Amino acid sequence: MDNPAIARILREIADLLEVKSENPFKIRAYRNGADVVANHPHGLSALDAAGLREIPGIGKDLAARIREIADSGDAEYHRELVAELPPTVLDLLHLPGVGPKTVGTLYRELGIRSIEDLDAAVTEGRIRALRGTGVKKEGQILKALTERKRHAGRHLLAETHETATALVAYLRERSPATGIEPVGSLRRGCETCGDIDILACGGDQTLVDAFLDYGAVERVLAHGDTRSSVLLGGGYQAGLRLVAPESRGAAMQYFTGATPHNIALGDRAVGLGFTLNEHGLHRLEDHAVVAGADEEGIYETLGLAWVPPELREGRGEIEAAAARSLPRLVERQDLRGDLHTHTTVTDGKDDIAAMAESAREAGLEYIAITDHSKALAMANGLDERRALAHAQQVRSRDAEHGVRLLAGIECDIRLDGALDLADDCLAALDLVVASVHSGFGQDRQQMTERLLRAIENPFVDILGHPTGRRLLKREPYAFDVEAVIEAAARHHVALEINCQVDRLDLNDVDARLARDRGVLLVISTDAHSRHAFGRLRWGVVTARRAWLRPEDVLNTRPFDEMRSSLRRRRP
DNA sequence: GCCGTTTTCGGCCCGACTGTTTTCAGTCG
Repeated sequence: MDNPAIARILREIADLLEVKSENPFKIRAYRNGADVVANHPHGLSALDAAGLREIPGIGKDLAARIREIADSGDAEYHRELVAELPPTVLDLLHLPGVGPKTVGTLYRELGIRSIEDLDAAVTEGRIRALRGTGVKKEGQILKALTERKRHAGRHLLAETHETATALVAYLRERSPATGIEPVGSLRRGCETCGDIDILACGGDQTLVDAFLDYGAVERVLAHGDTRSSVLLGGGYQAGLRLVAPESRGAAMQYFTGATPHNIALGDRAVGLGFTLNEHGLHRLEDHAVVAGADEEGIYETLGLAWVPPELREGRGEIEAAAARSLPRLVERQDLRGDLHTHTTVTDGKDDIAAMAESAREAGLEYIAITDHSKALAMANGLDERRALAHAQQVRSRDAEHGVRLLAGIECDIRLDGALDLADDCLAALDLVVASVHSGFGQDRQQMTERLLRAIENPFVDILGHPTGRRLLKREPYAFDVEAVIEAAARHHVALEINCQVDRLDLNDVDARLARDRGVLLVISTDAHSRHAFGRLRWGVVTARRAWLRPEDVLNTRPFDEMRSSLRRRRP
């Protein structure tokens, strides 16, 4: 058993205990234990109970459970809980507005064990009859169920990548001579992905057999000579397609481009006397193959520069490729810093030193420590006094770990758009990220005015996760995106592309619009632990999909240049 | 359930909002 698998069971124990309304601190202990296990750098199944107990957050009981899971694949305690409460009820927890108490009530009172049960109960009007729920709650649940159906079968980019990478590594090991590449939405870096599409160039039936034989396969959906697809654990659908080597580029192109891109490319081919399909680019008059072995050849023959996969959405990239004016897209290596991170002083898992050290290892030159402000009480948010004391701590460690530090804050934007900390406190800090963490239900006008007021505050440097969305979970709050972008441009406030894998907020479309209107973007991790710097890559992918160049992104700049552009608004 | 101890028990992450109440329970961040 690897760490993530052990962590999953611990987390499920925590969720089940929560539905049972057990001691909240016990629940937290399991949840924390799961985090510790998931983030531990070494495989924990190699440790004995005594070794496990030396890890902070793991005590006598958790050490025993981890040992048991590592040895047998499960824990008796977990099995007992599952016998009491079907684990499918935990799916209900993911619905916004439905928490552990509601799940417990739904199960006990109405015997609801799954999303499907809940759907039926809502339709039959049985929910509103429950004590403590009424018409509004019913409407909320109905909306959540509808949203969920819309998201069915989709997965976060980062998680899809992880699943696909494991599968591709397995296939490459089985068939080292075959070119095996993921294509489709994953290659384009879409924020969520449906299927995992994999091309195998030069592979044969033994590779297909290996694919069908892959450990995570739950069901074979189709099995043909050149194309097979399976359902993987976790609800992923994966397809493998065998391609002749001479068609590799054509297939890569065909199965990567979004439909509008492929249509535009096909039209262009016809206009130039060719036809384009997954096998190659052919001359119309005699069907001779003119390109197909590599993507560059296809684009070049069509008079186009090679188009980076992230841009193949049919959003003007063909025209730009024809005019040789595709942007030099930002890359991970261009990033010199991270302007949104947390520490143990609020709800982070690691202290200033550990964060700085990890940032250096990730190749960063600077980071801003931006812990929460007091409105986020649950995160132990900082009031003015603590914020200033923390800033002093941060500054005292500046450059100590080979990384420059900025003493910042992630300051809550209150319901009326006022900032959570006094101006003189904000003025004493190096960097202010302003974010919404409450009152998501405000109407469009209220929320727009709220954000505009925050942007007008002269101490605000960056608007954090500007739309508040959680991918596959929560829609963005209602507000006038264009008005906020215009205001950000006017007041020189940068907009964040938050790298949390379920945020990627701003998204590609809005970030591109912002750049076009003269707004600077920032790619930040919003790290709550030292392990989070790796997810910068997902922010970079989003930025690339937004056509951003290095100069459009604030944190590609050297430290001094970045700093001087921050402070220009201050009175 | 973990931790720390002044060691075997008490503290641990709180406050606002929403919807359902009509004095509060549940959810969220």
